[in-house]
Amino acid sequence: MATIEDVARAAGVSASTVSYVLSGKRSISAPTRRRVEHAIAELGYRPHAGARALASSRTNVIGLVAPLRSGVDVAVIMQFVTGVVTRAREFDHDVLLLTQDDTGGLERVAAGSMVDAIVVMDVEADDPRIPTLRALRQPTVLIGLPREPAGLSCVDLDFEAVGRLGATHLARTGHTDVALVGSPPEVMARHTSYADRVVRGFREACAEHGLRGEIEPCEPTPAGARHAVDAVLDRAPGTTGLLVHNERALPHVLAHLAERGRAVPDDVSLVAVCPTDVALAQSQPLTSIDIPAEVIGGVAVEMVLSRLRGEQPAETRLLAPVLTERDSTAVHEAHVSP
DNA sequence: CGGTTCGACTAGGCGACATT
DNA sequence: AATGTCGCCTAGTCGAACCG
Repeated sequence: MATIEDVARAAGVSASTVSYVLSGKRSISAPTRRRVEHAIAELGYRPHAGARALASSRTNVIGLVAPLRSGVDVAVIMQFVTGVVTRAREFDHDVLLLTQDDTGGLERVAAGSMVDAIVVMDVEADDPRIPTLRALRQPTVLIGLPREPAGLSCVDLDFEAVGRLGATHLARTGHTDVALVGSPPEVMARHTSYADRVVRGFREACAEHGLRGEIEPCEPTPAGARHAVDAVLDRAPGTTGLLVHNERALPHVLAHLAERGRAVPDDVSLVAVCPTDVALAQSQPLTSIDIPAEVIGGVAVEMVLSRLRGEQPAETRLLAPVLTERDSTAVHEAHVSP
């Protein structure tokens, strides 16, 4: 294996010059740079990551804690992961993936200086990992919003605004009886931050617009969707507007509405909260509030690296939701007077 | 061990001013 | 007017300290 000394010797310069060619941190004359680059190519030189970490106290690795467990949608998780990895590569960093179930993994990786910074996904309102994260010497960014975010950097879609936007859109289009078909019961019970916030925003907007607003958790299965839709329609048969925040249940909700003879959008308007590609992949293109997972993952990396450079104090960034109208919503005209 | 970083050194360019 | 030289600045490079 060629070392930086071998490259320096071949190029007729010192090791530090090779280092500066590689990092670009100081200017190097064009002829010298060419000789060094030629030697690097000739020898097939790759810097030794361990030695580099030793000298610079930087690993150029970001730790990512991802929730690969029941009740979460792996496809959506992967969109976040893609956003994180892609953006990290743009900043010349690699990503070390940790799963949520790997208790102690966070401390092991952080205390062992295996990573420069950490991104944590799927944060709960009172996440038990938060004291640990606060104590780490590496900067941390949470994807999600804990109840007490002071001192921590957080980024997320503004899910409270999502709940509000969904209900408000239905109110504005004439619906008075609406329902939120939400996350799976276990996600709700865990007080996963985003699920709570959607519910809160939805309730607020219903109160503000005088809507009757049912809230029903939903298992992401055909039976779960059937059960949730039935529960809503049993309690509130006049429901004409649905906000569905559960993308695996989406196709089953649509199917069961059809089974019950409720046409979308003529009888029931449906607003989905999901990534755009999911909204477009259903039996009809759905009006949706996008979950820009890749964007959020990318923003998390930017935030954590800027904190690493000491540029940014801890901050919370909530991305404003955007609703796109498609074929699953219509103006409700039940109360039009003759 | 194999890197990175910082301070120091050198060469060369440039303007101001003095000398021929 | 042409030439010399002084001081200062910058770009490019190196050596040594340092990392656990």
